[in-house]
Amino acid sequence: MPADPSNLEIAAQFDELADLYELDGAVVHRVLAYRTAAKTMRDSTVSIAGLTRQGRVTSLPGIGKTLEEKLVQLLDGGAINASQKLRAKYPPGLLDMTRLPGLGPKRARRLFDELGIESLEMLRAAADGQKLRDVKGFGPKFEASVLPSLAAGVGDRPAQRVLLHRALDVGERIVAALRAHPASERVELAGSARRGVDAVKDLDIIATASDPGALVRALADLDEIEAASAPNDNAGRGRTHTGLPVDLRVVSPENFGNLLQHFTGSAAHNVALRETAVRRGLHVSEYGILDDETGETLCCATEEEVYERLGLPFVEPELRENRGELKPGFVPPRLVTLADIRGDLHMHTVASDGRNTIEEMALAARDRGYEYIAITDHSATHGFGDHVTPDDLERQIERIAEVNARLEGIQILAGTETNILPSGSPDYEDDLLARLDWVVGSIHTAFGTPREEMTKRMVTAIEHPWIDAIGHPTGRKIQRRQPYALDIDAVIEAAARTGTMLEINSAPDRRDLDDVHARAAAEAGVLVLIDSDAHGRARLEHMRWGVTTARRAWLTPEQVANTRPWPQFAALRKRAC
DNA sequence: GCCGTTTTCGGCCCGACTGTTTTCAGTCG
Repeated sequence: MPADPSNLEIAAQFDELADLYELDGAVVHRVLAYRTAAKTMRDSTVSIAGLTRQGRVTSLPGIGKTLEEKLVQLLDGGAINASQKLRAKYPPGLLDMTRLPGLGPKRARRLFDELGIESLEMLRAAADGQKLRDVKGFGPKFEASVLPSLAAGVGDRPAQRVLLHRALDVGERIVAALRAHPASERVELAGSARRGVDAVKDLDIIATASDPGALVRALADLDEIEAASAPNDNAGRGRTHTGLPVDLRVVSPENFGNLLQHFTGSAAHNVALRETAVRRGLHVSEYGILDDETGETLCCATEEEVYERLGLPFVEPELRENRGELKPGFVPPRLVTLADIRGDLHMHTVASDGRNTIEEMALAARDRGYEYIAITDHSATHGFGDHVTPDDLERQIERIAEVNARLEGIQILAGTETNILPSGSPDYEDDLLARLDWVVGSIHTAFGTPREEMTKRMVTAIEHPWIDAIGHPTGRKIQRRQPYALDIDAVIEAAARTGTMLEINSAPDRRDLDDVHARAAAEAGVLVLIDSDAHGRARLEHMRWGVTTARRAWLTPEQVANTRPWPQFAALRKRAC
């Protein structure tokens, strides 16, 4: 019997079904119900297939009887009946067409019905032959705009997003430059970058200014901006040299809070926020809060005021994903910050594939204010010429002890990042591991292992007495590599049962565990660890991205192990328990 | 299709922009 589909695979099925229903002309709220449900499934930390089999899937918000039936069809028969019917009715090329700018499901459907256009290629031919203008609602302007879109490949693939650290690198420089402008009063980054998501598609900047027009024009002159336009005195739009769009909105000070809140999003948070407001007779937009009773619109100079006026506790930007932050009874958690971090327990030196020595890493860590670090070079079977044999590790332990004795103000722990072999065992003998202060176990090979086997492999490693923590537990690379097939519930359960810590790896293209899984782990009682996995001293600063993920996971300092001084931390390792 | 501190039925966020239109539907964020 084939393995159950993953949450990601199931969610994709329901997203497709939403698209198909939309093409079929279903009422928008029904389509929206499918999209919302797909997102719930994608974000779920427990197995949707498992919940469905247990008959508990309707306990998830937005999933009722009908969706449950379709889930059962998918699990039992491998497909949803409605999807099969609609796929036969609408060619796959129609869905590609709806991704073109200005061509949504309604208009694509009209072209299909009236001209039989069912692919991007047919659309191109019709635009070339000036056939589109014969259809009601279409004209020469649309025909003219379709050809460049098609030539640019729009519709063929979703737009690539930019990793957060790259987006913020340029975004924070733009904000700093605008703040330095004489006309500026207040400048803040908004949008998904402010929420700290994995990757962004544009940058949103909100400002107040004594001379809005001057500030908007200043955007175009920044070194970071390749091209810019200014539709009016209050809005500028530009593009960085790497093609990242930048939007600048200038607003009057009394409205700053409304606009910042609006443009920080997320869309899901804002929709839920407005729905909550409507129930209280209030209507929220970027211009203010309209009160049904008085007919007055209330402007908010700060974001705090927006939430306060709605009778809600303030929600930190990282939490604004409609994952419970607007539910009654929400108590804002005291989120972990970079300043809470006292040690970094995953880094590499020249002994394996790092660029710096033990001492160089230690001094850089001390400069960052850390109290302790662990040197965790790759292990015996890592390969690529950067493995550390058992003999090498013996010498490395001595070198670490020597530097540790010599350096003041930082404790250096002898550790390893040992490979988890396909069997689930580490690749050093236990007596050698026992001589180390700290052991991270990570998977670096056989990524294609089937889910059940991979889960067993990971759980075996978690149960090993000398493995203190699991590094980058799912192996994902943002936008480049899917996580390996893994039953994350089982991994979290095993970690909680054995007292094994799970890492949030801070490498900006990993951030693994992700926010959803890190939150599930902490809620299950797993101690989460945030590490840089630095391969050079400059990369110690990557800790920031792991902390951002931890904040998106609602984590408090207590839930993050390395916010403690070393003696308290050491006592939390399972070997000490 | 989902859901309930107005509701088990009748709602379900808000506004700007676009291209095509004499008042607006569809798309987008």
